[in-house]
Amino acid sequence: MSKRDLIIEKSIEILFERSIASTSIQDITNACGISKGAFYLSFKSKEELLIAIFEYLIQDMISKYQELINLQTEPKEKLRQYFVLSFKLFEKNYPFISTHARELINIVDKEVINNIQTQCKIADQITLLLLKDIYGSKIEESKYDLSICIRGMMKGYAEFIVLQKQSVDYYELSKFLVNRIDVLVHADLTPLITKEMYEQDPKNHVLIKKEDILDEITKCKEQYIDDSFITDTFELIMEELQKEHPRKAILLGMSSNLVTNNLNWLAILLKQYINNM
Amino acid sequence: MSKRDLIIEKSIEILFERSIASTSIQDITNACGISKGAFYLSFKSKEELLIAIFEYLIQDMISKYQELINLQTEPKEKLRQYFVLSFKLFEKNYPFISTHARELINIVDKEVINNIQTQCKIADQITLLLLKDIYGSKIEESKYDLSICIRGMMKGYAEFIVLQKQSVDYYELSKFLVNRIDVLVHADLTPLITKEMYEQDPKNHVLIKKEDILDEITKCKEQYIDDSFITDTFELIMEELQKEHPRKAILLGMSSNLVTNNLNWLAILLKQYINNM
DNA sequence: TATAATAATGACTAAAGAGTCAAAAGTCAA
DNA sequence: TTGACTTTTGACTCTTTAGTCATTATTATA
Repeated sequence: MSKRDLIIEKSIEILFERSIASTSIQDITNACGISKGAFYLSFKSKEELLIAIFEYLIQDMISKYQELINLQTEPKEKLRQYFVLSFKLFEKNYPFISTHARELINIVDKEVINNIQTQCKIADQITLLLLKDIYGSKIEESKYDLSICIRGMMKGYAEFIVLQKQSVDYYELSKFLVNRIDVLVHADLTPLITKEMYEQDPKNHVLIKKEDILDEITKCKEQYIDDSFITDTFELIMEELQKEHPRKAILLGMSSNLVTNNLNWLAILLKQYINNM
Repeated sequence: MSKRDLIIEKSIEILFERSIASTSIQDITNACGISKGAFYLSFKSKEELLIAIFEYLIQDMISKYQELINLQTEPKEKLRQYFVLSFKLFEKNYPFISTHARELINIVDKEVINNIQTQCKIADQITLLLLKDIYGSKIEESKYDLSICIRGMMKGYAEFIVLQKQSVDYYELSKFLVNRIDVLVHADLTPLITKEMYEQDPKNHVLIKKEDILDEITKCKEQYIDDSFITDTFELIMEELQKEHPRKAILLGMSSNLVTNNLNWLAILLKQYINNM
């Protein structure tokens, strides 16, 4: 492990139960077994460490959700797996993020904060996607309320588990939650949160840029170097995106190519991009 | 307003968006327009201020919930009012408590923390009480799950409202939540959280002491000085509680006297005490 | 008005922590 | 083994802040 990562991980450990301001660099370097000077070889300042920690946690979260999305599983089972993963992430990352978010706001500049917030919304985006896979157009109107309630219930149980130090079987809990959602969906209540209300905040309406897709392809490419079908698909997408007026037909076709090869995450990015074209 | 209260209120304002450690006494006294010395006339230390702030917020919360409980309203409407109040309190007090709770733990000693945590559980206790009033024994088994889900959904919406700076009609939202709860109750799902799990943490099982009831009576007494029925009831409760073996019959009878006079809060304390006798 | 009592001030002390840098320790090719 | 190089160290500086206390301002009382 690099010294940088060591510092990040030890800091997360320490900051789990202390505030940023009340934790000195000395505390951190003591925990790492390194000197104060060594810290400043990896990080320019305390501020830089904080940003790095947030990026580290968010990256961890996103990559795990990506893996989940790329699994080939029946939609409801995927929702259950999503809950299980979310509970694990809540346990590991959420206390840190929620406790220190406010403090971070005072330390680092607005653009960094905005970036972090947008990335944090990824979990909600995924909730919406999974719900759509299961219930289709039936929940078109009520999906925002559902997403809020689901996230709330998840947090409710997560908090209960953490505070009571209860060991609850996450899979059982997830099955239970899926049942509750079923009940709520079939009750078909008049929704309260409309699309307009939900998307008023641009952070809830992630805008995928050309570069995001190209980056993602570059990341995946190597893995599929021997599969000419996939490399061709990648090639076609890249070509089409370079054009001034990319054709929806090509991109959508390629996106279903991706889905059949379990590159769901990339497919989602592409679909989002098409929607906003 | 006393200087002490001025300092507490200004501190809450400032600490809404800063951490405790990064806020100096000087910052606080500047905001109050007083000198540093004046601060130390009201508080022995920064630590004492923090404890005072938490006590202030919790007292505010409890007294408002008490008022609500003492209202004479149809149970479902009371649940709606409970939601409206909770949303207001979330908006006002919750961000402070959740952000600074962890930091407080490092500063003040365990006993103080424990005390604060127990008082914070009051909202959950009230949820359970109100649910019992509406649905009776039907939810005996599932009430713990319901309470967790309800709290979660409330928090979900509260967070949405705060983050999006949306102005949502709290009463409409509360009606919506009550409908959702109806749906969940009537679906009659197998519960996940059992009484044993819930009460494992003694904080979820508030033990009312003789003194709590006597204190509460002393507080109410003055208000009812002209009503001989109520003063007699008070007198009888106090007499009975002083005995080595207070008789349940008397106490339960007096508790229903209290309910008929809208002294619901005191009645609840008394019933809880009887239950644990 | 004069005096005593109380309240408020802010310069001061001592402690702690962020960030620096000259010197020490370690590495490795010749 | 040497010595040119990199990495690591921790004592040091400078800043900030909790808490004190001699002094000043205000109020109450005679």
